[in-house]
Amino acid sequence: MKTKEHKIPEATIKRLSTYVNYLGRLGTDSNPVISSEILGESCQVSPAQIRKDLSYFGEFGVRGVGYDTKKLEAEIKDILGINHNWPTTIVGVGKLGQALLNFDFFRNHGFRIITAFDSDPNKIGTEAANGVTIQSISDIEKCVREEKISIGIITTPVAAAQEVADKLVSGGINGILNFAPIKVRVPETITLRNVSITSELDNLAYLLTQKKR
Amino acid sequence: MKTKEHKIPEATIKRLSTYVNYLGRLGTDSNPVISSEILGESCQVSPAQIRKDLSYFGEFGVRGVGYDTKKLEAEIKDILGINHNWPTTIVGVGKLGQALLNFDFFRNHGFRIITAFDSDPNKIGTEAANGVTIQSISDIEKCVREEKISIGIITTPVAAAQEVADKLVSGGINGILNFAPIKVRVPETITLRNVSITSELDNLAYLLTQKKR
DNA sequence: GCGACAATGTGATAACTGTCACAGCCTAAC
DNA sequence: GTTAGGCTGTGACAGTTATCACATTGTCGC
Ligand SMILES: NC(=O)c1ccc[n+]([C@@H]2O[C@H](COP(=O)([O-])OP(=O)(O)OC[C@H]3O[C@@H](n4cnc5c(N)ncnc54)[C@H](O)[C@@H]3O)[C@@H](O)[C@H]2O)c1
Ligand SMILES: NC(=O)c1ccc[n+]([C@@H]2O[C@H](COP(=O)([O-])OP(=O)(O)OC[C@H]3O[C@@H](n4cnc5c(N)ncnc54)[C@H](O)[C@@H]3O)[C@@H](O)[C@H]2O)c1
Repeated sequence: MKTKEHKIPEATIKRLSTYVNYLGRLGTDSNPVISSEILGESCQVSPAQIRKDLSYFGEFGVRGVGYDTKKLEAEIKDILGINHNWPTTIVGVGKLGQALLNFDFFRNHGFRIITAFDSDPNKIGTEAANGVTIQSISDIEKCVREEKISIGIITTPVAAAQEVADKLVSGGINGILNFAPIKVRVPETITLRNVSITSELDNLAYLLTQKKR
Repeated sequence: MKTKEHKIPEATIKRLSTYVNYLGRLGTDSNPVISSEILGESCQVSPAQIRKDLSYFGEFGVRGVGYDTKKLEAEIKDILGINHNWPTTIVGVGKLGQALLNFDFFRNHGFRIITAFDSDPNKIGTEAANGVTIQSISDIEKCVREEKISIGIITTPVAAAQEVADKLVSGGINGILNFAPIKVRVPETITLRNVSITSELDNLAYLLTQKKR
């Protein structure tokens, strides 16, 4: 894979995710080749944008023809780094944590949730999903280190989020996906993304309010 | 509220959501006034960015002093339109839908989930949460119209998402928040936001991959 | 009342991101 | 082999968003 030096827009990465998602759902038999125009229609992105996004990483198409569907899917997975299984853990097996644990999509998509942690004694030792047993939060540092877990997903209440993040970090985690609505603080070396479902709703409310005025 | 004509960056709206969220969690007694510097530290945004964001909508601070915490919170809620309760419905009461239904935060935050719909006969008629009874999907159009529901949250499987969106639209919905990983199609007049949890994880994987290379 | 101070509000500027048009390249048909 | 047609890849341009510096304006102590 040719990775050019330029910094890649975050929006490009988000769109690549959309593309690969759509390509994966496409019957490769009936659509062995796809053009940026057709792909763009499904993903609601302009054809030029798609070509530009891909051009950051190399040349994957054939001029006059289009892209080999299966090959393009593989290439994007390679770019995103979801062509292997990231060892992942979920911390806080509440409503949201349960939903994520049971979300099959992840498994077919480059992530392998291999452990789950909670502080509730009633939950510890029970099976959360797919053969994953909930472990005590006090074992998390050791476990992250020993199982070489790369990604930690935080779905604890706000009050516990920072503390959990600290434990993940000291266990040697590489990246954190945080669903608690605060910006947790981690060292520079850790990759962190905060997911704010609330802000999506707020944004919707804003747009609706604008429309009314 | 003074709303200037300029188009507001989407990123600004997202940050406003962060600000208001943080302000709401702040003890107003101990912090009657807050500066852009302090707020910025908590929200991990530069002070200048905060002032710029707010300046799109008016002047809310006092020079030499800062912002009245409580007042600023109210002003931002007003800007975002989360100072009243949007009648909201959830379609698809599975794992994720359940999590959202039980998420107290929404209720204290401008949204009132008043109905829930599913197609599963075993679920219809049971209580999902907080006194919300699951209704049959076949009643959705009538109900949206009669209850004047503004916002529809889609948490059905991919296969049903477009169909559900169509029903919401024909019932007269104003806005849709879609959690299914496809871009549903709606008329121009409907405000739509797609939430992609998957793409957040993909983004994390990408960043981690970059770090390794 | 006045001066020192502190933090906002904003125009100018820099950085980033998306759009467009077309050159370049491949395929296929004859 | 040659030509017509079609779709990619990309440089130039336009539009958008963030950063910066500082003028502005309010507070407080004396
Ligand atoms: N439910 C939603 O729809 C939703 C949406 C957006 C964001 N969130 C956020 O996600 C987080 C979880 O939400 P939820 O609805 O699943 O909450 P929940 O209360 O159902 O689950 C929280 C879980 O975390 C566990 N926990 C608490 N402290 C812990 C600790 N120190 N270590 C390990 N585990 C701990 C609890 O035992 C519980 O099982 C919250 O921060 C919430 O704000 C939730
Ligand atoms: N679970 C997660 O963590 C997660 C994360 C990101 C996105 N998503 C997306 O959210 C959606 C829901 O995920 P989930 O895990 O809750 O799935 P789920 O299977 O647990 O729930 C889906 C629910 O939708 C109902 N349903 C199906 N067809 C319907 C229809 N036509 N009308 C009304 N209801 C219908 C089902 O009866 C079920 O109750 C999926 O599209 C999924 O891709 C889920």
